[in-house]
Amino acid sequence: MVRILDLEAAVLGLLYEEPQYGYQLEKTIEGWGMRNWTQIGFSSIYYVLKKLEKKELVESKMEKVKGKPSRKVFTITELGRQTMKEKITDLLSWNKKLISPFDLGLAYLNYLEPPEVIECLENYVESANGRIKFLESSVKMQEELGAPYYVVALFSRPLANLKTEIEWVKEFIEKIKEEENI
Amino acid sequence: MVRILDLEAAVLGLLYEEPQYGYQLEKTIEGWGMRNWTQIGFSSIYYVLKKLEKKELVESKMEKVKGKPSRKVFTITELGRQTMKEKITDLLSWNKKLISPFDLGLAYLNYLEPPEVIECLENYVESANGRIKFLESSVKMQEELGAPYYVVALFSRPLANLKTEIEWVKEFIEKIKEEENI
DNA sequence: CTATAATATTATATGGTTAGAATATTAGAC
DNA sequence: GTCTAATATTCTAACCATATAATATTATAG
Repeated sequence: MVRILDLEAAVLGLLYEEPQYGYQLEKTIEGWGMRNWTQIGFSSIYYVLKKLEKKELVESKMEKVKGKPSRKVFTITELGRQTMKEKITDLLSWNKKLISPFDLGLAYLNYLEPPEVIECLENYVESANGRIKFLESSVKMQEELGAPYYVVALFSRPLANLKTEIEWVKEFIEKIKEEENI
Repeated sequence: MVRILDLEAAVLGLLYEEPQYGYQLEKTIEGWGMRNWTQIGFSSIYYVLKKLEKKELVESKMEKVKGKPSRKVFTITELGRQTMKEKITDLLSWNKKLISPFDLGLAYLNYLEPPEVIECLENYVESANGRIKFLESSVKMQEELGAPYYVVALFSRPLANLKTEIEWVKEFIEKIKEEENI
């Protein structure tokens, strides 16, 4: 379960476009494929909304639509918009060091036998190749649909990174074989 | 503050080599430069040790060394070793999708004006170049010290990835300028 | 001989996050 | 009419992680 790093920013960003209520956010996240990057569940959505409201980044009011249970609609405030812009500026301006689960595995790889390591890494390459196929078709699809460049970017960036990643792992496998005379 | 994803695996891995007590682990983490990837504090170390013991992945016994306050030494169990090997196997075998803070920024970049975005991204490139310098000198240093290949890997992998990252961002800046006629 | 720095652990409080149950309204099938 | 599914929120308990304070031992500088 890989977590998004800033749930508040993620939810506030969704409210930047239009007011939404909790249940709707859940559906937006689900439908928009955001579940792909975060496991945020509905209880967390309501929890985050409460925090955002306390900070006055959003406001809520009850709304009644015929034929539906009444619901609490959250609207981003001016302070919320300003805060969100600052957050985006920060997120886009700094390269923050990140360690991945794979890095953790690498750090302790010497506790496995070299042939075991190679087997793992070959599985890794295979699994990464699967994701590459997915990303490539996503980029193509988005481009054909005429999606804006920043939407295409959501797929093209991980694609570029993953390709480098695979090349590195392949070279690393060769290095191990060399070092261990396999 | 970017977190390591599996504190238990990180600590269990340290105990794989030799039994250690809490305070010693703190020093190991500090000295080994692990603080570079995780902010784990000493209170968390004891917390994690307690959890590991409950799961019977480690055992503890008090030890008295002359001239020192007595301490609780944790030793990895056979179950612990097996579990750690399985964890490493898992970590090295799958490409897990990860979203970085930068991805979150990209997802919401359209709420900033294009010139603002470009300014951010130029800062990003600069900040990433700084890290590249550090990683390059780390790789060189480790190689000169005759460090094993899997230690060098801890620096050479992020280095390769970061170079791709920078290239992608530079191209992305050009794309924005083109699209927005800046 | 006493103050303090280093060594070492434990306890308590707090905050972040999630799981799961409880509650309530309405639409639509039968 | 009544059962079920979909819509919608709230509450409680639990868990994960960290900060901070409290406690205790020993070395050593003055």
